[in-house]
Amino acid sequence: MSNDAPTTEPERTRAPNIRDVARVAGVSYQTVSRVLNDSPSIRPETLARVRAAIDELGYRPNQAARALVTSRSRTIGVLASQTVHYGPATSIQAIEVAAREAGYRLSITNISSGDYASIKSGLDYLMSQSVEALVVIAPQVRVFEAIADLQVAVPYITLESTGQNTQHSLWVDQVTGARMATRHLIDLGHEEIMHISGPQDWIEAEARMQGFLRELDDAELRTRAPILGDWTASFGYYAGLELLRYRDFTAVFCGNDQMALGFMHACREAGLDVPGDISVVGFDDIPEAAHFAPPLTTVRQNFAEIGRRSIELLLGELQGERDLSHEPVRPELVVRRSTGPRSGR
Amino acid sequence: MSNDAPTTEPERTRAPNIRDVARVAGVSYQTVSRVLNDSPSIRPETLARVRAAIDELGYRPNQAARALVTSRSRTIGVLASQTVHYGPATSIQAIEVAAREAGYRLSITNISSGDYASIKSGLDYLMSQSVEALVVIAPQVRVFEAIADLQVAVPYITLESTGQNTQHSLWVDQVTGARMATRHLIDLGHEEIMHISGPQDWIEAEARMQGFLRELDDAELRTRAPILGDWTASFGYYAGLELLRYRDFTAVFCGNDQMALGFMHACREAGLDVPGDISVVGFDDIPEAAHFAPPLTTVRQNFAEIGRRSIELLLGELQGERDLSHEPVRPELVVRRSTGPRSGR
DNA sequence: GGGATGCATGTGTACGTTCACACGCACGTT
DNA sequence: AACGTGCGTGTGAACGTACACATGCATCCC
Repeated sequence: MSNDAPTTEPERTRAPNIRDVARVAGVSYQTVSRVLNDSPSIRPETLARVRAAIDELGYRPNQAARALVTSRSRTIGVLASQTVHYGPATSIQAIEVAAREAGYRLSITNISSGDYASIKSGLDYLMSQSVEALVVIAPQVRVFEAIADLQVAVPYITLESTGQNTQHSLWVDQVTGARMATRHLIDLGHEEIMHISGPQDWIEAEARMQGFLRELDDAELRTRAPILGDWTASFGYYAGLELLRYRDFTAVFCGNDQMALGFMHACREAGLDVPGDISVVGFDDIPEAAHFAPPLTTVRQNFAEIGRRSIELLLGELQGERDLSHEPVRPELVVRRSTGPRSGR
Repeated sequence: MSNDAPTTEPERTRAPNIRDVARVAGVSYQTVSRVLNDSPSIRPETLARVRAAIDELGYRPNQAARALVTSRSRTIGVLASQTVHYGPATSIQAIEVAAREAGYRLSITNISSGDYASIKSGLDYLMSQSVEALVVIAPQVRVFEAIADLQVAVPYITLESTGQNTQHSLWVDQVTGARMATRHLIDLGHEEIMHISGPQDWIEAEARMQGFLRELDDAELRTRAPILGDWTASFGYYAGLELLRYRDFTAVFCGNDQMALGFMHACREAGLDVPGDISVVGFDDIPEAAHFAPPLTTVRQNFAEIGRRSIELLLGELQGERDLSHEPVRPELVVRRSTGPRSGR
């Protein structure tokens, strides 16, 4: 190929620089920097010239360089454990939108299992990206341990959990939600109520169980050991098949909607009517719950709300606000057709 | 406050440096750099000393500095439109894991609506982070336009779509899946089959519709205009209520499982039996589908697989492989109880 | 009218890392 | 003995930006 321009090579294709922009606009690079950072004292005419140069060159600020010099990554880390689930997914989406609006980007990492090593390595991975803040949507109990161990120095907040650590937690009040669900069943006359819970190492599963037990206790009803499930519809189904062999209860409070779905499936197979023979309550109010057979009575959580608020809180803390008071979001009981008065037997 | 140490301040808490490590280990900073980058020619003894210094100081490489000098962000961008849905969420999770294993991190951005401006701004946001590659899980038709307009210069791939652009697409073969579902209904003797489709601007909705229509055509059965839905269970429900007023069909192929759920809900309310009166097929095989009432016949897609493969392909392209041949992933028909032979009327 | 003040802009430096190159040394070969 | 070769290590740049400071000029006030 002809290559007969040995003097001023037209430069290899390199992304345009702040200095390139300055040259085109006929100003110093610092002035360009000021434009980029919305400095107040810029002559309108200069501003226009710089803007034009930026457009002409298709210039984009180099985030890495910016991060290096400011030592601010503008990244918020998210440690999640089950991003496929409706709740976490909804929260994360809200977080992403809120973060982006505030000029932050997200770095999400999934932990496959809830064991300590896994949590720690996920956290470690995020810290290595020097995130400025941390949202944890992995409601395993060991998370707090790991955060302490790794000496996480950035503001952090855990979602969908509950517990002692109110300073760093934001959650829908699971205990109250569980009590509302249980109360609803009691009000309908049920006295023998089962609970199919989530996995024991999930803080929220634990909280729902606590709410359930306390409400039963307050009503002076017999409490029985909850079944420990894994959140899946399949588990609800198989647990149901097993439980219905005895059928020494008239109502079930399930730890989430999926397990309730599986349980109702088992009821159908056993020839039992919901709510005629057995009342079922779920938790979460996933969009599908209204169309289950029958439509499911459940406890609605505003996942998007806590997502948004977590970012709000973290950004506040990054700006030095010390007052991080916040109240748990109240859940809401949604009564549909899967619950009814206790049948006379 | 007392501030009486004007000489050598013990330094503000600053993250340890590659030079700090070098000083502690008694080597040059370049040697430390070599250790970090697994350079082969390092004396084992030196290696050990450096490693020890790294641990002692709790040193972490500064990604921003690294990105700046190498001009590699080690980030893969994900443009997603519905991260709450089961399919995208599953793919993204697989992508995240695969990317992390390869030393890449993810930057995910959600586009709320499918309009062109929204897609473009999402893409723009990702490009401003100088991602090295791009995965698009926003199966709107306009995505290709936007990619061309923005002159995206990095390898990219779109998921869950189909179409002409095989070089940059990876998908479960939606057309074949839809044909399988339709064929199944035809084999059961159904001749009047409805289709409730996804939104028209989703490539995959379009593909499923095409598969449906082609299969009917091949069987020389009457085709009718599909209903354009929005993927939600609620839509399926209301569409069902409407359609069942006429009931001039004996089977329905729904664009996804959620709409199928809603449709079956409508059937129950109308006093119709599934599959006795009407057969229903879904698409996706979400984990809940097996526990619907009745358990749903549907087309399974391996979302995780395409997620993994997308990263594989992109990494290959980043390493200069030009042979990006890949075949669509085959879907799988899962026959459950929501379909049955056409009832004699 | 001279100093203080404000605005608009420019100059040096630092952030933490990797790359290209140079160096000293112990080999083996001629 | 002189030479190239490989290994292990060190030195000087450069990446693109923001911050601290300096500069020139107009304005203001007493």
